[in-house]
Amino acid sequence: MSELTPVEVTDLRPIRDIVHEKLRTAIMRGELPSGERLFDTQLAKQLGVSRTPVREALRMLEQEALIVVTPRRGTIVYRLKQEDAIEIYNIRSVLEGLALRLAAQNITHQEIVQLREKLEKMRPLPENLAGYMAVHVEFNSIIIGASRSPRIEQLVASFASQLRNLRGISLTTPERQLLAWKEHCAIADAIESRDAELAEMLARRHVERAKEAYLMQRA
Amino acid sequence: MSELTPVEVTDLRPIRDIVHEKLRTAIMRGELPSGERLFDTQLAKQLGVSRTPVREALRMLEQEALIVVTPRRGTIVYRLKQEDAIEIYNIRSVLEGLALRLAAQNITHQEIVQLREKLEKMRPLPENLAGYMAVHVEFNSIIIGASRSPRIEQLVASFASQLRNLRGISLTTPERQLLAWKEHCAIADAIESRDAELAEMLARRHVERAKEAYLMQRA
DNA sequence: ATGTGATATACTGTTTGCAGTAATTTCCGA
DNA sequence: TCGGAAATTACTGCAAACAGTATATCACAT
Repeated sequence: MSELTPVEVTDLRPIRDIVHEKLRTAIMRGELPSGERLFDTQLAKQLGVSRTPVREALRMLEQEALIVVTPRRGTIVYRLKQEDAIEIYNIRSVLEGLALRLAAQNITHQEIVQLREKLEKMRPLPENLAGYMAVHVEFNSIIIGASRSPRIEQLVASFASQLRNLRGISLTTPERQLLAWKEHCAIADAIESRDAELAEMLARRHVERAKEAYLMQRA
Repeated sequence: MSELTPVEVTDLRPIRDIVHEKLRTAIMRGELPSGERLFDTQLAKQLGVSRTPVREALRMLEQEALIVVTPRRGTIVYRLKQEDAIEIYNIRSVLEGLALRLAAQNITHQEIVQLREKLEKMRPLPENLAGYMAVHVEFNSIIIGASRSPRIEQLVASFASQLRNLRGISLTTPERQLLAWKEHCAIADAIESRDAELAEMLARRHVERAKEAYLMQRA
């Protein structure tokens, strides 16, 4: 009787959540480009639902700063400016630093093994950008998850995704990509040796480099 | 359920925003205690509006993690656990560190003068907790504002407010209060001398101390 | 008394409709 | 042809009604 876990009442998710997710990914993929005006009535028609769940989804997106709502005027997809990108990189830098400091303390041996596997997978993909990015995402989520801090996880995911639809993501040159890989190796080493301070420092520097690479491209 | 006064339709802000703010402050003040169930129909009646704006407000609060919504089940005010508090302190630590690093770079001379004024105001309030806290909030908002980073500002405000309704906020003992004051002086000095690294370090240590003081109280 | 099933109630999720305001178009005069 | 006022359109904000499901109540059997 003691160890019965509650059932997952996923049932059918409310329409508002489905709409929220749909719009969210559409925005991040750039299918709804920056500056695009959104009409709840139009979205409702397109999605085949009524306006209410659409409006509730818009409230969520508004809270995530993915859209900007001007009362009685309308709603547009937020247009990320360079200063926004800098801000986000700054925040990611310290948050991922924190995440890695905690991860170095909390990561399990098994997770370290997984980490090494991902690293090996990434090594032979010097040119295959898409493949590299996919593994990279897995690598990151293992580490961030090892921080055992859902709030950090959520924040990092949120901010990282906001940059996703930014044109010109860092890993353009092979040199940069190799450098990034080496940085990841160093981070894995630091975590494995439980050096929290070093892991934090490396993570911060890593994001800082990504920021600079981004700024280079549009200088 | 406590006393929620009906909304005044100012015509300027949408009702949903008024409701959002009302609920938000009610939660933070503890008037809507942790674990309290919220019924949109009931809230709508109390506030004298329809369910629609209430529900939109709930979606915003949900996104802020102030409430927890279980679809088809109901809504409760999120009950902050100790691990949540630790998480929030950790995040505040690095975010305020970042804020102060930026502030040291961007603060104006005039803002430094204001900072000094606030510090002087805080000095003669060794026992007047309420007064001290009020000035303290102003002091902080000047510094955080000087980071010139709206996202950081919003995040810090959000996380700080989540801790507000936590029982036993740090400054209980006079010694702790004096220590905090000295820490603030050191921070102001660091900012004034434009030492970004030092300011960041001090800010992080400051929040770290607050965390430890909080943990002490419930040990 | 206790557990089980049926009924009733209450709340959430969604749709629909109505009011008000901003935007757009149309039409008129210069 | 252009500017501006009036009319029209279209969208947002809010309310209320409707549908379905979870919860509570109660009757009844054991």
